[in-house]
Amino acid sequence: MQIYNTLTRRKEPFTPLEPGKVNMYVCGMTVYDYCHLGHARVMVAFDVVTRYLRWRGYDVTYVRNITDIDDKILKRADENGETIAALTQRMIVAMHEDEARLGVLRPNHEPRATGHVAEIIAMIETLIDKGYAYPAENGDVYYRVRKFAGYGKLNNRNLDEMRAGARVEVEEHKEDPLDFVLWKAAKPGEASWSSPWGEGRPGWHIECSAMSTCCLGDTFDIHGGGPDLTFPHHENEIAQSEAATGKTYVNTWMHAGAVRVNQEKMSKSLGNFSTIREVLEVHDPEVVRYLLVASHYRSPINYAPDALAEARKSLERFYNALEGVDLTAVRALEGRIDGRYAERFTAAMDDDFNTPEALAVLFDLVRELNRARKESPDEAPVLAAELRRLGGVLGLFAQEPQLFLKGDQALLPLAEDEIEARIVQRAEAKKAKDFVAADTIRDELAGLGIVLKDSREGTSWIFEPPGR
RNA sequence: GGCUGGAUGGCAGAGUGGUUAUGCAGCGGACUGCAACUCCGUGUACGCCGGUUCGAUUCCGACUCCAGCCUCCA
Repeated sequence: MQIYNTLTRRKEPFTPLEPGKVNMYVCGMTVYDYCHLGHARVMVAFDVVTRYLRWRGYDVTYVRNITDIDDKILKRADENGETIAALTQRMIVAMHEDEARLGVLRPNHEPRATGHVAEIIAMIETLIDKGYAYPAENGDVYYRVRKFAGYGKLNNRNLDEMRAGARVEVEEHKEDPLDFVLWKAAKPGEASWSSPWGEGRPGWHIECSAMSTCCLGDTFDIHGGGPDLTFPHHENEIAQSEAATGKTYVNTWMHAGAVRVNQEKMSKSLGNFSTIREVLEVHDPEVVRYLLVASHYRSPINYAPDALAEARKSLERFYNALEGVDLTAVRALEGRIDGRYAERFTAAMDDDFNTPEALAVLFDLVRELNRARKESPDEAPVLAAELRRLGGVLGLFAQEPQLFLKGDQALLPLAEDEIEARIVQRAEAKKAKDFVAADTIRDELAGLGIVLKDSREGTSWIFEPPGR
C-alpha cells in the first residue's frame, strides 16, 4: 500500500519499521472548549487509517495526546471561574462522548501534557546540553532554530524567507526572532511546575515531542494531525526530537484536509465553527461520519446543511439495501461470494486510503445486492454480509437498518404505534379499493416526513425530517 | 511576498495519456391501484492559453481564480 507523505509531497510505499507493527501518533485536542467539525475530520480520518491498517493485519498502536495546560485553558478556566482540572476534565469527557457517537475508536493511549512534565523537562535539558536550546533571563527556555540544519524541511521553507515574512512581535529575550519557546516561566499565581529554570510550564511544541517519543520511541511510522499544524507545530517537533535523539523522528507525515464554511477554514479564531454536539442534535452521527468519509481525507470539504442532507440520502441507499435481509444464515452460505468486491475495496484503500473510491465499490455491491434480492434470494444475505463487513472497515453500516431509516425518535412528530395504526388503516382502505382514503393517509404522513414503502412483506417507513 | 494544495457534468466527488467512476438530482422505461423502495436505460464534464504526442481532462510551461500555512488554531 502507499500513503501520501507531507514531508516528500508524494505518495510512497508504506513499510513500517517493524514488520506487522504500526506506531502512529496524532496531535489531539487542546481541551478548553467543545470539539468542532474540524476536529471531527481529524478524528474520523485517523480512525479510518487505524481501522484499515488493523484490517490489513497490522498491529497498530495509536497514540493521540491531550493538551491540558496552555494559555487558552488558563484564560478560559479563569473566565468560567472553575479550576483548570475541572475545565479540562469536563472537556475530555465531552470529547470522548462526541467521538464515541461518531463511531471513532479510542486511541490506545491518550497521554496528557500534565502527566509528562518530567519527560518534557528531561528533553529540554538534553537540548540545552547539545546547544539547541538556551534559558533566557526571564525564565523562559527557547529553541535555537538556526542551530538545527533541517529546520523548514517539512514545509519547504528556509529561515531567511520566513524572517522576511514574519509578522510576529519580537520577544526581546530571544536570540533570534524565529526561536520558539520550550518552557514558559510562570506569572505569579499561574499553575506551574518546578524546573531547573524556575517555576513554569511546558511550551506546546515540546509536549508532542516528549509524549510521542515516550510512548512510541525515538522513531515511529506515522505522525498525523490537522492541516494547520504543519507549521510551525510539526516543524518544531522535528527540530526538537531530531536534535535531541539524533535520529529520524517520523517516517510518514499525514495531514487531513480542512473543513470549510463558505470557502473559509472553519476555526476557532474565525468563529465560524459548528461543534460536533450541535450538529448531532439535528443529524444522525453516522450521516456526519459518512460526509467525512465520502471525500478523500486530504481534500478540503465545504460544510453546508445541504451536504448533510445529501449524505443522508446516500446512506439511505445502503440501508434500504440492507433492510430486511436476514443475516443469521450467512455462515452456512460462506464461500458463495468471490473476493472481487473485497479486492477492489482493498485496492482503493491501499491507494492512500481512497475512501470515495472504496464507497463506489460498495455502491456497486449494493446494486448487485438489490438485484439478488429479487432474482436470487439465496445470494442476498451473503452480499449483505459482505457489504456490512467492508463497510465496517470504514466504521459504517453498523446500525439496524430500521433504526437508521426511522431516524431520530425524539424528532418524530407521531408516536410509532400511531404510525403503525395509520398503516393498518391504509391497508384496510386499500383492501376495500378505497384508494382515495389510502392515499390521503400516505400523503398526511409524507407531510410529516414519514415516507411509506410497500413491499411483499408489508409496509415499512422511513423518516426524513423536513428541516434536514 | 514566500511555501503548499486545488480548479472535473445541475450538485457532491474519484480517477485516467485513447474505452462506464460513484452518489444525489433530472429524463425515458419496468414494477406498483398510484407512489415510495428497486431494476433497466439515459449525460461527448474535465478553468484559460500554448507545448509534447498519432491522440491530453490526464504530461510540461505560462496565465486566471480559489483555499491553506508563514501568529494560537484540527
